[in-house]
Amino acid sequence: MAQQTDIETLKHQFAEFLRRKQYRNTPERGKVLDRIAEMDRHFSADELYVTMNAKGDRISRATVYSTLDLLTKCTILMKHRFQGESAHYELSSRMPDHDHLICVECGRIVEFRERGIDDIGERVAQGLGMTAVNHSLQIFAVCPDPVTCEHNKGDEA
Amino acid sequence: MAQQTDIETLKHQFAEFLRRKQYRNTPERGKVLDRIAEMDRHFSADELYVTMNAKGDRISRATVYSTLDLLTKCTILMKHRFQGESAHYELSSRMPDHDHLICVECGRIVEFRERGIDDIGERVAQGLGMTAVNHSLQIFAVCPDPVTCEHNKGDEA
DNA sequence: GTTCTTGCAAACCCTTTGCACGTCT
DNA sequence: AGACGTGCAAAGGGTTTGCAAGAAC
Repeated sequence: MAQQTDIETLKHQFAEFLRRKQYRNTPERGKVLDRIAEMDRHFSADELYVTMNAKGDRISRATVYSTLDLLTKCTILMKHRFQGESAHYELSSRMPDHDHLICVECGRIVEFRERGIDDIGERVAQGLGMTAVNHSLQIFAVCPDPVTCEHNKGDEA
Repeated sequence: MAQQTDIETLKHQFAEFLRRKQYRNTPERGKVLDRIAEMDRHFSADELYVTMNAKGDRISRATVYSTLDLLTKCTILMKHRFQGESAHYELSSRMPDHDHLICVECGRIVEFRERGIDDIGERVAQGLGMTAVNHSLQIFAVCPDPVTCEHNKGDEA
């Protein structure tokens, strides 16, 4: 729906990657991508595993982890590591080039989009003779007043 | 040596934080900060634990973890979560506002400094009625030619 | 004296791995 | 047929926790 890239394009991209790398195109791998496309938000490997089994897919954690890894390698997925949490994934095409602001008080995560960050990445990479693939920017911030931050953990600096 | 902020200033800042928060100023907490100041590089909690015990400090992992947490809360330390690795820490004052470029082929991490990233953070935070504390930007990049990347894991997309 | 901190070991969570069975090519 | 992928459960590594003893206030 709010999808920039439709599922067919993604499936084709994934199939092409698998073929090129001589990985096998199994129904499990296809199903994982289908379910991810239905989610349209951040998710952890375990959330996906639970969701899939709840929807009737019979799939193991091992396969979920391994497929997420493949999808990340071919840049269909973006993998995030927020502080203290397990790895979270999302479709790169869902909201291209967005980043995250994290409240250090309550842990709330706000997505935002800001031009120019990718340009910085490309400039830096080129300076090292490399090519930028993508980036992850996390801005840590606080509410001006603890009261404003309703989920305050009582740990503010 | 290449220190922007000397150890006495940091110790004072930490003591002040502890007092204000009504945490106790213990010799273990002071020692952790001392040893970190001596390292002047990224380190993991376990590396610090091993280093300290090797140098004759008797300290437990639990105390190391808990002190790192306090030092991160008062922004003396910056905590990084690189892909697939355990948390790494470094003094915020060691190299202010620097970021990291990570080779997705070999995992090599290059530190760089680029003006303007903090400004972006402040602008975004202010737009949300918040105050930026710091940020973490990771740029993922590849070598143009696999051969260039000597530590290539053989997994390139 | 009370409350917080430490140290130790066990528990915990997320992720990876070994192996037997199944399946893609 | 052969190599690779899957599922299961167990192992693994990093981090947190419960509890008794000790230290800061």
